[in-house]
Amino acid sequence: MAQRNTWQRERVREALADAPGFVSAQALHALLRDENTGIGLATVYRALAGLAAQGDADSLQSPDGEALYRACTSTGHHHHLICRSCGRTVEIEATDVEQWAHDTAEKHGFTRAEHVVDIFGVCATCTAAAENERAGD
Amino acid sequence: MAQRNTWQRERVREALADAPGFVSAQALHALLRDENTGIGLATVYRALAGLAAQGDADSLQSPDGEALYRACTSTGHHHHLICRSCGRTVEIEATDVEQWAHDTAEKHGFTRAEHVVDIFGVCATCTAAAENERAGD
DNA sequence: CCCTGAGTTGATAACGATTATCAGGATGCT
DNA sequence: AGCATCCTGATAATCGTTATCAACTCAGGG
Repeated sequence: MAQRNTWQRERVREALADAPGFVSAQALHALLRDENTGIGLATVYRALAGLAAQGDADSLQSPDGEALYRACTSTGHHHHLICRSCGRTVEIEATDVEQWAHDTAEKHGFTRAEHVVDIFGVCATCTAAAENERAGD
Repeated sequence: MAQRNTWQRERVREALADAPGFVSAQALHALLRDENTGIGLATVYRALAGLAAQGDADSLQSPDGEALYRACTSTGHHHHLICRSCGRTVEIEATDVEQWAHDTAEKHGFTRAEHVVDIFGVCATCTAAAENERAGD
């Protein structure tokens, strides 16, 4: 058998599902360690890599070079709208963009085109919170 | 005075302009060290950060977490079509996508939206080269 | 139920990229 | 030329990630 069932893997999967948006492996590890589980950092990385490989998780590079992961409900190809402040994530579809990306690549003679399309912003909640803070200036 | 002119900075700017596409800071440093200049790694990083801050260079995260830089001709906002094989880069405009990104963010209540839109593919030349190689299977 | 074997785990070391530190050197202005 | 300031470069430090390896645990057979 090539894959065994361990509570650690399950735990990572759950924690990932619980997270509102993208989380770093480090954050996930800290989270799990708080719960009581003496789970190891390496294990979290391994579980995450496994989930990503199976398509159960999505990964992207944060602007500061950290790898972020997220449990992905929709199996198909899709993109993300990510709150820069709280990490909340909305899955979005972008048929037009897919088409555009494909066309653009083709127009320039590129093959095997893949694209990275993600929008970072500040969600309504965080925007409101920021406004309140600014009021105190 | 806040900014001084040094041959190191100039050198980095040139090397960046010479590069056909995105290059990592490390690669750039190696390149410059070959030329004869005993330029330091830290200096390359500093120069690169400076160029990026001035908008003379663009930076993005490679899939393996390295920061890549490229001299940017067009000052405005634009995106890239990057050859996964040889690194050649084509600057592309995507007015529609800009609009779409903005609309999508707004629709979900997100503010201060920025987006990452890049297409990775294999350029015509490299595709042809790959075909030739496959012929030898 | 216990034994056995292979996949897993977790602590730590190794690694690669990037940033901070700091003494010495170069630059621009006078 | 003189000087203050900024810059450079070597190194150490930091941070995230991966590899290593002995101990452990899960799954199946006796």
